[in-house]
Amino acid sequence: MAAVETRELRYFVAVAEELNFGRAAQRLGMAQPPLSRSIAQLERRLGATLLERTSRGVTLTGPGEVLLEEARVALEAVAAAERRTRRAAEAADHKPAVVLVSKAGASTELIAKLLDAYAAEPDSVAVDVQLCGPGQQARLLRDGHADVALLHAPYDSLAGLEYEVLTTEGQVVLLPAGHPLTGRTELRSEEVSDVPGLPQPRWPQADGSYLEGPGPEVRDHAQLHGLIALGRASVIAPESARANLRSDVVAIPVVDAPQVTTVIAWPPHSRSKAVADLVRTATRL
Amino acid sequence: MAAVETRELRYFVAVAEELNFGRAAQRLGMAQPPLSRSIAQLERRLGATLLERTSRGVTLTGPGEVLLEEARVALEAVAAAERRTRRAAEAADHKPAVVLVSKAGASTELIAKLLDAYAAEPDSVAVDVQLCGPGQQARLLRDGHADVALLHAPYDSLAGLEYEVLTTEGQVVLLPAGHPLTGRTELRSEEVSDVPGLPQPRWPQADGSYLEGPGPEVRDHAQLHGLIALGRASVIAPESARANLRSDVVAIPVVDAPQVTTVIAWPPHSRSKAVADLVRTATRL
DNA sequence: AGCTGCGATACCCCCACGGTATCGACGCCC
DNA sequence: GGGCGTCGATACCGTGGGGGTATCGCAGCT
Repeated sequence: MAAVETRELRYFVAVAEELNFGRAAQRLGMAQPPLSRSIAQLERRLGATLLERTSRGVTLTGPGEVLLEEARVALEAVAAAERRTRRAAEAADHKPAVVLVSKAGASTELIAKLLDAYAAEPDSVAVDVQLCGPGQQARLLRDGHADVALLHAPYDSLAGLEYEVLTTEGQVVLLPAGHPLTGRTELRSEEVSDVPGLPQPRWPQADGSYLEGPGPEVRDHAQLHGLIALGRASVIAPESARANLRSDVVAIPVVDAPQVTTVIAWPPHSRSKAVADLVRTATRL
Repeated sequence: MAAVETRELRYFVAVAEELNFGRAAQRLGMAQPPLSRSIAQLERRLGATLLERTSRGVTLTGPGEVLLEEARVALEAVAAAERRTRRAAEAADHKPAVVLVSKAGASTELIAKLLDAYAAEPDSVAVDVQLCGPGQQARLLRDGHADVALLHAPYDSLAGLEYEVLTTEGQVVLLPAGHPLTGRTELRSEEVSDVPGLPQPRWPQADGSYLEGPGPEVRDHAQLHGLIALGRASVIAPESARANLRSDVVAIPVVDAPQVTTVIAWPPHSRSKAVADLVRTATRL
């Protein structure tokens, strides 16, 4: 009787996000009437009104909001199943490999040490390292693109992941050399957020677009450090960012910024020996 | 391009579990040929051989095992989406309620205190308490039957759940009064597992069936304590089980048994205020 | 009133899903 | 070794439902 299909969930998510049947249909590459019918059928099947229709558009009901949230995670789980199976099939042909993902520019030293140590383990496999924008790692893990990730709490959400803590460190603010604040030995976060002319930069979203905001748009760390050196931006980063600093950028500790915890995380139910070995190696560093 | 449907996943899981197309088709209430075709189509779509067909039956390939694991969690996520939406719809009509699940017979005192304390909170909602067999709580949480659970690590798996630790305690073994070992003030676990004639009982699985084994089959704690008093079984339990003991059953500490940690757990992405309040109340007890 | 944008309804078509019949391959047993 | 049973694959067919187009009903706005 139940039998909710992923197609219906995809349709519902599209409508719930667009709040407009026409645009949702367009996004789905189909006409509007069958979409209306599909949603109506889903509502009948669930015995719940998901959307409030007006002639001006659509709003979500309470159950609708619940389903939007739940459908997203369900669809990610299905996508993960698909991708992991595909990857397992490729691994059967060539060499098996595990995909490790980390925020671009963070913990490069840690990654290098980890890869070296892991490669020395008995029956270690190839490790594909993928670097991505901030906040993307968890999604890549959940949707099956990656097997294991380095995350930074509290910035990255650990919801629904298994993890082991690796390191904890304070934070520093990166400023252009010669800036008035660089004389200080420490700063408080409210002093840093108000610095005129030094906004925090904006990183691209998953789709490559940028949110609106005052800061400059950046794509990589060279660009970011360049902008900081030029006095066009500042950024708060973990202490370990000091390792690879240019001479025209200085780091000042921010004493009241939250501690950053670096963790190695993997999706629950992951039974892969390679991931387990990698995690064990990481915790022993 | 992608578009894996839950129907296909259900079909695959059925075949992978039965390792026989005919029986799987029967279980699914359909004929065998369309099932064969569906699986073949899924394999084409994923670009992976999932099953090795022989004329004697079927075995799983590597990618097939991956998909079996992943498909189960994906299907549970879909089922959870469905159930939580249904429950949200009912909640809209009547009173909203949160479902708390715990192992039958465990932590009754804790539950009572928790319910009292939570009921005294501002805008608390009704709490449905469900008791289930050991090891079932996590599944009920993951598939949307429940919103929050009391679990006992390391017996229950916390994979994919968020949780807060409530208490930690040692374990005792429950023996019939008068048994030779009851003279001891403490025991080691190997002494307990070998006791002749006192096997550990077997609890029903999710489907109500029992695994094969030496111990007696039990359905509830009255039955269990009766069997212990009669000298037909023994069981290792957390210390708190001492609270409600009959006079003909005695508890002896097992010094090397793992510590049992009682946690309150909930599914990730749970946005409900009621669950958050309940968890906060529990951690303050 | 007329126009515009929205979702629902009416109607149609076609494919994909499911059913029946049958085949081909393999193991078993007398 | 030949007959038989088991199991999955193939061939063929019918139908239902998912998707299309055309149109309606309704509400704001000018």
